[in-house]
Parts: sequence; structure tokens; C-alpha cells
Amino acid sequence: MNTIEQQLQLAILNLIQKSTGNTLAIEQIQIQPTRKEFQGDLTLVVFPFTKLFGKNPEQTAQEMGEKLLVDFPLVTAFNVIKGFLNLSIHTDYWLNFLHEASRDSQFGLISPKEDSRKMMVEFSSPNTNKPLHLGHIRNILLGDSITRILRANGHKVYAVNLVNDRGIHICKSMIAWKEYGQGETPENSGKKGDHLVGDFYVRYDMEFRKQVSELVEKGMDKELAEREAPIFLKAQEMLRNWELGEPETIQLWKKMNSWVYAGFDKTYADLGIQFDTIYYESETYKLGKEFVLNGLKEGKLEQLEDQSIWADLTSDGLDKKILLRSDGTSVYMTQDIGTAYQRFTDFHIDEHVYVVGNEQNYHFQALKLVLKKLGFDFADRLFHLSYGMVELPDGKMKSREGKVVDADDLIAEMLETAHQSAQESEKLGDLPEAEYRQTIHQVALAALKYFILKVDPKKNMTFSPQESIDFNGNTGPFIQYTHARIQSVVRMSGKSVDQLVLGDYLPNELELSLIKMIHDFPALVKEAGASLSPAIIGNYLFSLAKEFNRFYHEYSILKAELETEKHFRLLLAYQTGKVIRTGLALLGIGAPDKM
RNA sequence: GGUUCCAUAGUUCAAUGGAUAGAACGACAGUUUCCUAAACUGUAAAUUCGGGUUCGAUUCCCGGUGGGACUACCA
Repeated sequence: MNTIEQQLQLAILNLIQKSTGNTLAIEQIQIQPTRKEFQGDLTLVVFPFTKLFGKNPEQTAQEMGEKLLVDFPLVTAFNVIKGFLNLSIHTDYWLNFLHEASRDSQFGLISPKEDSRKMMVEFSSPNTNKPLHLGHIRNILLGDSITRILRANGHKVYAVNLVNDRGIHICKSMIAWKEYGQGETPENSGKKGDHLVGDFYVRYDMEFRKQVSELVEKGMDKELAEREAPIFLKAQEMLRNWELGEPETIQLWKKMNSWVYAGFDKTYADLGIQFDTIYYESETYKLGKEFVLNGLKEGKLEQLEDQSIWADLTSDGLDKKILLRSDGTSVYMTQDIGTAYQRFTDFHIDEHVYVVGNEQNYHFQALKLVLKKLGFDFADRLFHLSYGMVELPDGKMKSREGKVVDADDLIAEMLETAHQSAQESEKLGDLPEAEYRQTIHQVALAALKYFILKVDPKKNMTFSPQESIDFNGNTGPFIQYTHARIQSVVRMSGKSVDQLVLGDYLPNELELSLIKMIHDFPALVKEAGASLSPAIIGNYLFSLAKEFNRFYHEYSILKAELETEKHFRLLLAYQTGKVIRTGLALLGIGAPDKM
């Protein structure tokens, strides 16, 4: 069924055509919720039509209001304020809606069909030389939430991870371990694998700098020293050995990467993240080369004297971009050409979303152009979800200066805060241990996830550790708390939804406002899907929870005077709780029944 | 230098070109014999500056100022 907004738009379209003979597009009819200070439910902005009617805004609105009152039975009254036509919608519409929504377990969600769009979302994409940090967390949470939101929109979605498991940076931690590790392993040191390897990456940098300054003291030029430092030469040698498949190197590489994977798996599990497929760069880094060579043959690319191959993107306002090095090896871009092709053909996907920070805007712009140049029609179906950087209150994160927020530390701090908060409130005292821990975990992660996801992905954000552990106000736990309160009331009522009957009841203002907000939910899920923005869901849930708390405070549900009133309020509370739970799930946040 | 993104209360965030720019935190003042006070109510507080387009601009365009990113035979 169409929503009341869509029905109204159509009716207004017809009205305008009848009165003026003009046919407008449906998007030109702007319907918005009536502001609280005015009488009415929905408001039509009539300014755009004044010319068609040849009247001033008030007259136009008056005329349209009168006609709607006759033509459209659900409109029961109207008033005009300046160019705004405020329409009152029949209460039955809202009550029927509430009743139907409460019976719909999939309310707001679209089920996948045979011909659903197939999409792939790539996110996380870590390097295997250091543990995950706050920057990765924004990426991972966005990717995971987007995946959930797209699925809620009825699409078939593959969540994929591309692990950057090879290259000089990986060799750096390998050589440091080999030289200074003395056989240290996660088992014998008790360190989480990714942290252990990360420590050796740091160790490499330490040694490297020491060696460089020693060389400089001996009178060597700094740039030369950076190229001649013994440990750097050893790392390079290791990379060559790796590419040659030298068994000892490969074995070390496999061993250390497996430590890292075990560490990552723990972090992903803590965050509640799952991938459908994991790609490894060591298996894909050679892809794309043949497309580039073909492109060269067909005259779409250029080759320099040193044999390197380039795409000329200057006609599109970009520079020239290298696709194959002079030694014939692939670069990042080459690889991306190959993997994109592979994914579109292997999985028959219709669209591909890359969750990658905005510092790579240029890269993706170039990638699309190069793909187009090479004649791949899927170039237009790549979407770069470009998100802003995460900054700390005292400036940007700098891994070289150790100014990073470690993902595991962050999660541990959240858990501790949630635990303390639960101890203070004393509400979870009667929960069994396992359930208690699960709840603490859900609350802790809600705080973290909501804090990050509520911000528009496109924008840079400031991560304040202090504010992130606050569970009051515009936070994940606040929304969860509202849900838990609702479940408490529903439990105490002793009634199930299908036992609730909607009689003759006239909702008060707060109740009506809640119904309307619930009514908006399906449209917001669509909007969040179309714009790839979990923030839309987050902001909505907060205002919904806020509105419910206002209602909850003002009116008693279980002690309502009349039975019809009680039934109505229970149904409203039940449905609000359901929307909160569904909405939180789209953000990857759980909704405990008690907290 | 070139390309590009951003600028909203003290702070962190909202606002498909629409009515008096919303919240949260912080500050100040209140609300528990009442379904979970992780809640609710109230007060003070903001669109970087200058032009333009429009019935109407935080939003679109031009310029200034301030900040970020990119501009590697790194990924």
C-alpha cells in the first residue's frame, strides 16, 4: 500500500492538472510533517504552484485545501498559514496503520526477491603488520552497517574483506622478528597475535631510525642513509625472496600472518562483524596486468621508453596514472582493475561499494576512468563510499608518533565502563552471569558503534574518548534503555500483541506524534540505503526514543484509566520497541530486554 | 602551484531550497511515595565574512578568510 504521503502527492497532482491543466512530476509536490506549533498532520508547500494558479500563496493554498477536502476523504480539515497548507488526516488512518504495522514482523524491511539487486561491499581491508585502530573501526562499522541496511532494502549483499597481506611493510615486521624476536610467539608471550606482530613493526622502525642516524653521523647523506640502512636492505631482500617463493621466507610469512589473523578474528568477533568472503592481496596482486597489456595493444594506454605503462586522464581533469611499473610489476590500480573484473564476473554483481577513506577519492575517480577507458561497462556501477577521517580532540591520529587509539583497548575500556555503570544502577543484579556479560557487551558496543555511526559518513569526525563512554543523552545506551523500559512494561502487562484490540480511541498529541514517527521508519530505511548513510537511522532512532520517553513520563501505560486506552498504549509501546530493535540491528547494535 | 572536501551554541553533532536553525554534553534551576532517574522539565547560548540567484538560502553560485585531503614506479 502507498503511504499517505504518496497518496496525497497523487491527489494533488490530479488536482493541479484539473485546475490548471499543468502536469507536474511527483517530486515537485513537497509534503512535510506539520510543525508542532501548528494544527494539522501533513503540510503541503504551495509556493511552487502560485504561478500556475495565478493567485497569491494564501489564495492558492485555500483553493487547494477546499478541493482536497472534497476529493480526498482522509483529509478532515485544513488551515492555511502563509504559503503552507496544513492538512489534518483522519485519526483512523493512523490507528489502522499502527494496527497493521504491529502485526508485521518485518515492518520497515524489504524481503529479497529472485531478481533482487546483487551488491558487494568491501570494507575493513587491513594490513597484516599492525593491530586495528580507531580509523579501521569507523571503516568496519560503516561497512557492516551499510551491508545490513542494503539487505534491509531487499538487496542481495556480499560483505567482503581484502587483506593486504604482502609487500615491503609486511617484510619489515618479519625481518624485525627474525633479528630480534628470539622465538617469541603469541603462545609463549601471551600477546594477542596482531599486537605481537605490530610490536615488531614498531621495533623495525626503531632500529631503522637508529641505523640511519648512525650513518648520518658517519657523514652519509640522509636520503642515501635511508636507502642504505642495513635493516632496510634486509627487508627488501626478504621481499625479493618472498616473490621468488623462497620456502623459509614463505614459512615465516605464513606463520606471522596466521598470528595476525587470529588476532583480527578476535577483534571482529568482539565487534560482531562477519564477512562472506575474504580476499588476500597475495592472491590478487598480479591480476589486472593482462587487461593493461591488452589496453596498450588496443592503443588505449601509453608506454614510456622505460617500459612503464600509463593511462592519460588529463582530458578528464586528472593527471597521468601509472598502471604497470617499468619492471613490469603491478601497482594498486592494476590490482583493482583485476579484482573489480573478477568480482563482477564471478559473482554477477550489479553494484560494488568500496568503503574507503576520503584520502583515496582521487584513486577511485581514476579507477573508474581507467576502467571506462578499457571498455568495462561496470565502471559506472562502482561506488566509493568515501568517509571522513577520525580525529582526536587534540588533533589527528598519527601512527608514527604512537598517537593512535587501539581497537582492542577501546573495546576493553567500553566494557569496563559498561560494567561499572551496571554496578551503579544495580538493575542487573539478578541476571545470570552469562546473560549479564552479554548485556554488558551489548551496551558497551552500542556506545562505541552509535558514537561513530551517528555522524554523517562523509564528514570528518572528532572522537572524544571521554564523550564516547558517556551513556546518557544522544548515545546508543540511551536508545537501548528506552527499548529495555518498553520490554519491561510489555512483560508486566502479561499480554501478547495479538491479544491487544484497538477500540474507539482518540490518541493524544504525544501518542499521535509517536505513530507518525513510526510511520516514517520504512521511508528512512530506504533513504539510508539510497544514500549509504547509517547516520540517518541513528538520528531517527534517537528522536524516536526521546519522544517515547516523553510520552512514557507523561502518561501511564499499565495504569491507564480505560481498557481501550491501555490496549492502545501497549500496542504503541510494543511497536516503538520493535522499531527500535529493528533500527538498532541495522547499525549492528543489540537491544537487550533488561539493562 | 593544481584538484578537491569542509566551516552551525563553549564542545560534539542535526536540519530533500521552506514556517521561529533542532539535539546532546557542559553550565544553571527543577522533577522519584508513580510502568526501569542510563529518564523527564525549564533557562542562557550558534549559521566564518562579503556579494549574487530566489517568493524564500545553513543549504545553490561567485569571491575572501581559516582548516583537511589528494596531487608516489606506496597502498
